[in-house]
Amino acid sequence: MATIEDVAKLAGLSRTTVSRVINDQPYVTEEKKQRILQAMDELGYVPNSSARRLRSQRTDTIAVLLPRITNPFFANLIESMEKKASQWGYQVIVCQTHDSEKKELDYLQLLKTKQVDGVVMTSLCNDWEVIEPYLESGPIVLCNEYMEEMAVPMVHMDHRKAAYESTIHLIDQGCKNISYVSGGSDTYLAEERKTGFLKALEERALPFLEAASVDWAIHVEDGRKVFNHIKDHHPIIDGVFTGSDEVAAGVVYEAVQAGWNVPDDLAVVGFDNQMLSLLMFPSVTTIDQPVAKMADRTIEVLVRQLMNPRANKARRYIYSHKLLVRNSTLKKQLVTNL
Amino acid sequence: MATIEDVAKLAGLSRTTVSRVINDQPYVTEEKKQRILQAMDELGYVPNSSARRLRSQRTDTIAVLLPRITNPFFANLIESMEKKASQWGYQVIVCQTHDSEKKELDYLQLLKTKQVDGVVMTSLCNDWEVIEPYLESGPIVLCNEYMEEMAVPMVHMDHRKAAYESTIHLIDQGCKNISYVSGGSDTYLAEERKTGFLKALEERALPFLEAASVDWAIHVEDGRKVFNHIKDHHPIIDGVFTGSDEVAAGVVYEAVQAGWNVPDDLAVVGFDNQMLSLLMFPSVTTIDQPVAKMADRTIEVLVRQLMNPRANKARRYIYSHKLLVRNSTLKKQLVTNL
DNA sequence: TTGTAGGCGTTATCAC
DNA sequence: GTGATAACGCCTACAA
Repeated sequence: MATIEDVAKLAGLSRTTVSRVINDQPYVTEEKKQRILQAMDELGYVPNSSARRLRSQRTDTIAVLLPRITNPFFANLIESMEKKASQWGYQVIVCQTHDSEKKELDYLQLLKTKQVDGVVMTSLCNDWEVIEPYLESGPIVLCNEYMEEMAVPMVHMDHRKAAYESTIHLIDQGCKNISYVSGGSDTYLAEERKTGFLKALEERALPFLEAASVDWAIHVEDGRKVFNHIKDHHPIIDGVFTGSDEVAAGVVYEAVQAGWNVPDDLAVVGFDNQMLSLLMFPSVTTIDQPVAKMADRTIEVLVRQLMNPRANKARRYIYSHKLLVRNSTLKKQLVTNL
Repeated sequence: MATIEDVAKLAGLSRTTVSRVINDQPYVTEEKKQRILQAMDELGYVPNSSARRLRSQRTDTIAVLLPRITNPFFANLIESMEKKASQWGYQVIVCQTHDSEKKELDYLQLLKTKQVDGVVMTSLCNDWEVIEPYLESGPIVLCNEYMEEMAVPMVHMDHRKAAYESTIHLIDQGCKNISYVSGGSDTYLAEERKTGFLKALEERALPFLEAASVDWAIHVEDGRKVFNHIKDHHPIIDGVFTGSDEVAAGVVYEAVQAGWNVPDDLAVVGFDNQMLSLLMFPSVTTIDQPVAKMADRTIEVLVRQLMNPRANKARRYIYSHKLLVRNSTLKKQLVTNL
């Protein structure tokens, strides 16, 4: 492997001059520059990135923590973040926590060990007190996940409002017995959604049917189980709120299989506007998040903080959702599949 | 940021001894070891990974190149690879090429610049002649994508056979005019599929309807366009072969919307057995790939080569698929939605 | 405009 | 068992 020294020798110049050429710095005669470029070419020289990192104390790399990349919401987030980051000259590394507190901390270690310059967290497993100390090692930006009053930038939607709206929509469609189906994480975000859901019930003077609710549903499979649970134990349920299009799809699928009429027997709302929700039959009402915008903003905020470490650390960027009404909730009306 | 030197000073010992403790090497008295561990703890010391990398010439990192992470097939692949790699103490970095030759080469640069120890390629944009030289910088393993006779390990399915089988299945169901819908990449893999498709037609003495075929379909949206194309210009088509569940889903969706009967008017097969294909109505016949097995094997082969650079470089690992027959192809028969 | 030299934090080698 | 010391490859004052 050729080093800068080899190039310098071959070109008959010093390491310094070669380094200047590598880094596009001024004060190099065009002629010598050419000589060096040729030497680099001849030797197939490429700068060793570990050495550069060690020397410059920068990695030009950002870690993005997320639960699992197979969740299309996070896949889309990464997709956009990576695009944006590369525009700024940053690499993105994908870190799947699989909802494990330990893994989350392991990945935050990347910040300490200087393998990355900054971190984006899209979910939170550990308590904030545990995470906060890592801020000493580099900036962290929250995207999607959020909390009250923290000294880090946060980019997110108002999940309370989103949940409120879709619940109101269910009620408007005539649902009286709504089951609340969630994934069981006890994050602030989950809490927000539940708050919004409960607020809607309260406003319309409907009871919260805790027994008929579920807090362990994450995947399509779980959604199917949820439906069977409802059918067998709580057939009174006529509406389902879920925090995930996958789960909603599972519920709808199984309900249809069982001969239930969706939405007339059971109306279902999802979350995230994944392709799936549109393609299901019937198509599933859901909440559209401005994923690309949030991703872009997140990277922008992080990069800005990387460039200017004493930037305002506490700003919040709140994006608005869109309730997409589809056939899984349009009761007793003649509609075309959107 | 504390360095090894700081720890050494605080413990009243030398860097060497500290280094020994860090790396679990013998020849350190238990007592001094404890002193050092305490010092590390006190200073919040963590080894600087750039320095280690520079010194050891290893990164313990593997790059996985793929077209786009939003494609569930690749997301699943990454999911498994990461799990396996971490068991071996390797990190995985996800590199999206977006089918760009330039990006693919940019990422292969990681190998040259020593940012990663090895590379997995799951798709191929550039010609092999362009990629081959990078082998000098470190091992490359192909997963999913493959070619004839190359000096790198390859882990993949027999796509020719898979395509052959699903085409035969279409024909067995009574299809006489089958449209071949692909994504237009001219990789060996795509060629293999087409070969299998053509072989089936030939065996059953059916013509290849080139005019009614399409080579630009990748996403759900494309699938919808494909259907409309067929409806408007080639209504004679009664079967569609696609190399992607997304495209198949788009075709099925649009066909149902247009009032066609799937499968009786139009039978459709997909590829990859994504959740989508099961949940669609009607559910979509598809090819199941042993994703996790291929991913595991790929990482194993790569790691083995990393540990023993002169291992057999040319081995092939071929996995078998499974044709999952579902309702999108079961013509004129009474079946339940699987 | 170019070169010299020191150090980023670690580990391997070799003495003691 | 332990500790100097010399790299790993690069960048950057500072000198020339």
